[in-house]
Amino acid sequence: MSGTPVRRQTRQKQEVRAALIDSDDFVSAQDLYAQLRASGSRIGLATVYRNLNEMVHHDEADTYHAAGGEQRFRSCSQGHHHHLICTECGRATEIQAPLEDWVESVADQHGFTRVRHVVDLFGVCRDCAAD
Amino acid sequence: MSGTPVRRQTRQKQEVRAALIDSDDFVSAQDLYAQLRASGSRIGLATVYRNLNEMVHHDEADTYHAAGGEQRFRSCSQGHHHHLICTECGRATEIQAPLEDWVESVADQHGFTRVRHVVDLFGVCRDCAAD
DNA sequence: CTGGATGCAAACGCTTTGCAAATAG
DNA sequence: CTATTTGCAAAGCGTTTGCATCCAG
Repeated sequence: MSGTPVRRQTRQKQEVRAALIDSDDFVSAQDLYAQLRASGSRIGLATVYRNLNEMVHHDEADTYHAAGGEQRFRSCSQGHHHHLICTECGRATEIQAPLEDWVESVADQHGFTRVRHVVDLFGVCRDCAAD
Repeated sequence: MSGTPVRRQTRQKQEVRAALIDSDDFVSAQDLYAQLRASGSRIGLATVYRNLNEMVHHDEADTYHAAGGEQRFRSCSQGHHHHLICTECGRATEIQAPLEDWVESVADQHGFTRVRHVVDLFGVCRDCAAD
């Protein structure tokens, strides 16, 4: 019985990792795929998905599920921030969320480790509320 | 030019609303549909989706996108709480999030109204961390 | 060499849409 | 009456999977 399978280093794996790190914020797998193909890569869409999910599982990437049923990914090394999103026009404002301490205490309390958080606020912005 | 179309009251609409209120927590449209059919309703799946989305748009229901690409709904009148979810086994623990005040202040600060928040923590629970 | 990784296309699951029939007001 | 709502089936979309081929170690 062998333990975890060996993780091989491939050209595609490096491409996905590099492209994700290059992105300043969350990106969809489809976007990443389009971007890679546009820059000449012959990578396949399934491979992008497989590598992104692998990175998530190994804590090398964050992910969350957005509206439209699509999943977005971000390299873990990127700075952490949150969004205030208008449900009418879709505009997103970056906000500060002083939640790190709270998150840690909740995690502790419940015996959880390696905790990530997804915090998003949805509302109606001033402009759209004018209707 | 007529303004917003009249909202007609139908049997199906009432069924969806009632079923949603009956649910103590978030439910998927599929679950709600299955539940309604099981209890004898002849409602269609598309109708369930249409009514749920209508309720969301009219602030009568909350929604968020879960893993697996499915959307979950909850009647707005239900109590608000959050989850701490294990990414390994999927178990979810209900948690208290004292964020109402912070949410309100951020909303104010950016001129947003009718703000809802989605806060979920993901981590690895004690049992799964044992590996 | 050998088993993990890839690319393609087909399969999947959830959600939305087109359209004729039903119906609330 | 007439415009909205419904039910069904088909289409849409993002994601996953089966499988033969490829290639890192």
